[in-house]
Amino acid sequence: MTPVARTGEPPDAGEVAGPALPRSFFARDPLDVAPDLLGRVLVAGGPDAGAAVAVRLTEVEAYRGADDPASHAFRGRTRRTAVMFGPAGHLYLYFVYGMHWCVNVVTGWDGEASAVLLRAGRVVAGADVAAARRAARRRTAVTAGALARGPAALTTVLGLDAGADGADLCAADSAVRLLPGVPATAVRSGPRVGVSAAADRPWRFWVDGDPTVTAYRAGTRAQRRPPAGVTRAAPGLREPLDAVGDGRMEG
DNA sequence: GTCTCGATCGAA
DNA sequence: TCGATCGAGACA
Repeated sequence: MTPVARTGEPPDAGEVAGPALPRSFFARDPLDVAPDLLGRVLVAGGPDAGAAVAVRLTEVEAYRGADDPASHAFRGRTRRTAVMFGPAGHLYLYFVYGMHWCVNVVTGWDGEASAVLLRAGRVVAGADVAAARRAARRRTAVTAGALARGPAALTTVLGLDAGADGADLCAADSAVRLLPGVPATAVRSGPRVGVSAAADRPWRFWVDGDPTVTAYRAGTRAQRRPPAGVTRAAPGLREPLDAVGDGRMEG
């Protein structure tokens, strides 16, 4: 375990301990699991797998399977999405934009293919390792509180990538565990970030007022598909967005 | 096979 | 505001 000195954040030692949450925690509707994940602590690494980094979750998004057009599982089982169709409590990692990894926890029952995307958190242990991992990907320094802000940043800080796809959070010897932490009490919800399908469903959940929560951004495509004969919408012709204030929408 | 686009991030 | 960068998935 790496000390967290000089980061300005308390170590929260009491929360980075205890038994991992059981599979029954994950084997529920993702809309129930998602808000219940806030305040929980995800730990990756440890004595047998290198330096541990722990993150208290502050922002997540629920994705259902067959009835959620925004879900990777919407079009059925593929090699990439196979993990989502399996038992709850496993990690689903996916690669986006040619450079980023994002991490989900599989929820629900076998074959249902629902999951919760882990979007942001606060590093509560292993901050120096976390900072080094972020620094390897950017030129400017990032503040301690923003180390795990954003799904790709969160995944980077925890050292997760393709090798963690399918990992079982509930296995006794797993290098990645989800600890009870202290469940959040002030939870809000709003539309998911960056999705172009089913963009109106308020399936993003976050800890009210937490500075690590990411700003809201609508999906990049204004229309699901351009009209016939038009290959792409002109940049200036997108539908105007509603004002979103500080980026954290009302629930 | 070929093409399009993406559950993002960071620099300009 | 825009470019990076490449795999998945759709389509021919």
